[in-house]
Amino acid sequence: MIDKLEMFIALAHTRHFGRAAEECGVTQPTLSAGIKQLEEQLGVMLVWRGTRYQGLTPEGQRVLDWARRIVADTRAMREEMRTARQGLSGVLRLAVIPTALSTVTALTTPFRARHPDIRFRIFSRSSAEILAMLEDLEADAGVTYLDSEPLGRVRAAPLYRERYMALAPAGGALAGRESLGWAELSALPLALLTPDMQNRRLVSQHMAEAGAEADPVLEANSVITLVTHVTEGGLATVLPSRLAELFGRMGGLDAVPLVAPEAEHLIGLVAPERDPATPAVAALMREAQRLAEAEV
Amino acid sequence: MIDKLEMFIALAHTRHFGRAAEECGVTQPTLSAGIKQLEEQLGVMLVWRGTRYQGLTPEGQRVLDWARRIVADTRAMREEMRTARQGLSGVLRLAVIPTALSTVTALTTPFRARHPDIRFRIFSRSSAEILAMLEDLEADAGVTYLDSEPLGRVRAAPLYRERYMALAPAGGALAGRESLGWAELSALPLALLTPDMQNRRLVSQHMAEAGAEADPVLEANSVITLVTHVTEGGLATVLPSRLAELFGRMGGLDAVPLVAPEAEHLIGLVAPERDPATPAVAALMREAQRLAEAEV
DNA sequence: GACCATTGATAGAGAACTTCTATCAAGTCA
DNA sequence: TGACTTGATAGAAGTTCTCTATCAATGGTC
Repeated sequence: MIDKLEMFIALAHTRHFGRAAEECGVTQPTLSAGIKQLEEQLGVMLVWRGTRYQGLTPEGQRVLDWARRIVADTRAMREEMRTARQGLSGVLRLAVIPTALSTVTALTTPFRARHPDIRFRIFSRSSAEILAMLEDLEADAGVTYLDSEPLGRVRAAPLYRERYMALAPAGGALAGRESLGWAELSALPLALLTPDMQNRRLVSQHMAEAGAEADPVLEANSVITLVTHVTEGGLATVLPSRLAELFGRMGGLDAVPLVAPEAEHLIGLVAPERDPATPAVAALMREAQRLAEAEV
Repeated sequence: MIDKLEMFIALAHTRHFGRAAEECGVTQPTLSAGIKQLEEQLGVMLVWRGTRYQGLTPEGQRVLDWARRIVADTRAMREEMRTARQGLSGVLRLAVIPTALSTVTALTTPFRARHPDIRFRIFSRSSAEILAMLEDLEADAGVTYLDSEPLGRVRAAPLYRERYMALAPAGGALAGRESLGWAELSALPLALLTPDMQNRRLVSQHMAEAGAEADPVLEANSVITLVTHVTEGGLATVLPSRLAELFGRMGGLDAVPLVAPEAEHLIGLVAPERDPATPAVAALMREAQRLAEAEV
C-alpha cells in the first residue's frame, strides 16, 4: 500500500507514468499496475486518462494529500528508528535559493561538526520550487525568504537579514560612490536573476518603488552567471551584501550599498510542518535557532 | 507495511501474539513473522521477548505512536473515498459509558434519519476503556464525561448536563421525600456501579464531600443490574436524573433529586483528534453540536 | 495527409513473498 | 514432575509482484 502511495505521489509530481516509474525505480508497467490497484482498492478513479496523463480527479487530489501525509509519517518513523540505532546519520536534502547558497555553510558547518555522520545534498532552487519540493517530500528542509511571499504549511526559523549592494566593474559606474539609489540602477546595463526567482522580484519591486523600471540586458538563474557578466561583460548587478562583498574582493569589483530605501529581507530555514519532525530536521532547526541568536 | 503496523497495534493492545493474530484474522505464525519483519525493516527491536510477550521496548513504544497515526490516516483515507463513492455509509463504532447508554438514542436517531446508510455498533465501556479504544482505533467515537478526569488527545463536543437522583422501592426509604442529601445515602443499602466506572467515582466523591462514605451492598458494571436490585432486592441506587425518572415511571419506583450539593456533570461526544476526521465522525460531531444547541 | 515518436495499457513468464499447517522448545503452574 | 501455554521454526502451497515484449492511440512534423 505505502509503495503504491509513493508511486502516486511521483506520478502527480512528474505528471508522466514513465518518469514517475523511473523515479520510483520500477518499470512503467509496474507503476501503471500500482496506480490501477490503488484505484481499485479505494474504489475511485484517481487519474484522468486519455492516451496520456491528464491530471488528477478531485478524489485523486484528496488522496494525494493523504498520501503525502502517510508517506511522510512512514519515512519519519524509519528515520527516527535509524537515529535510535546509530545516532543522527543519513542524508539531509536542503533546497536553497541561489542568493543564499553562499551562506548555508554557516548552517551546515557547525551542524556537521556536531553531527559528523550526516551528509548534505544541496539543491539550488527558486523559492516556489523549494516549497513544492517540501510538499512532494523531495527535500527535507529549505532556505528561502520568510517575509515576502506566502509560505504555506511550513515551520520556519529565521537565519539572518539580507541587505543589497550594486556590483559593477572596478573603476566603472560605481567608482567613488559610497552608495547608490535603487532608481539609479536603471541607468546601468543590468544582469539580474530571472523573474521566477524571488530575489529578482524583490529587486524589481524596490526599483519600482523608487520610480524606476528593471530592464536588464541579461537574465540568468545563477549568481555565477551574473558575476561573470560583471567581470567579463562589463554589466552591473544587484546582490545580497555578503555575496557582493565576497565577489567584490575576489574579483576586484566595486560594490556599494543600495539605499533609498535601505531594503532588508529576512532569510530563514523552512521545514515541513510535521509533528514530530525527523530527528535530523529537528536538529537542523535547533542549529538555525542557535545561529540566529549568535547573529543578533 | 501497513498491515504489519496493524498487527503491531493489535499485539501492543492484546499483549498476546495468538490473540493479536486472531484479531487480525491471520494465524499466529503469520503475526510472529510480521512483527519480526517490522523489526528487521526498522532495524530495531520492538518487543521484549522471553518465551512470552513481555511488553514493548522504548523504540516499540515510539513505533506504536507512529503506527496508530499511519493506520488511522490510511483508514480515514479509505473512509473518505468510500464516502465519495457512495455517500455516508458503513459502520460507526461508538463506545459509551453505561449511564449514558439510554441517551445516545437522542444522538443516533436524528443522525440515522439524516444518514440512513450508516449503521451503529455501540459498546458499553468505562470511560478509561473508551479512551483506550479510541487510541487503538477500535472505536470511532465515544460518549463520556468531559469535565471530571483528563481526556487526553481527543476532540470533544458537549451533549448535556447530568444531574443525579436516588432511586428506591416505592413507599420505601424515599416515600414522601422531595429531595435527599448525598450524606443521607449512606443510611440506605446501596447498589452502585463498580469503581472502574467514572459515575461511581463521582458518586463516591460527592458523598465524601458531604461527609459520608459510599459503602455499597452490591456493585455491578451494568445499570440494569442496579435497577433490578432496586425493584427485586429492595436496595437503593443513584442514577442520572433521566435514567432515574425513566425507571421510576416504568418500575413504579421512588426517584428524588440528590441535593446538598446539587451536583452536575457534563457529558459529551469525544473523537480522536485528527485532521481531517473521517466523514462519518465529522457528521456525528455536527449532530452533537446541533443537539447541544437544542438542549440549551 | 503520411509518418514517426511518445505515451500508457496489456499479456505472459518467472521471481519473490505470504500464509498456512504441523511441529518444537521453553517456560509456567499445579 | 507433568500438563499446559506461548511463541518460534520449517516446509509446502498459493498469491502477488515485477519484468520483458508488444500493442493501440494520439499528436506533432514535414
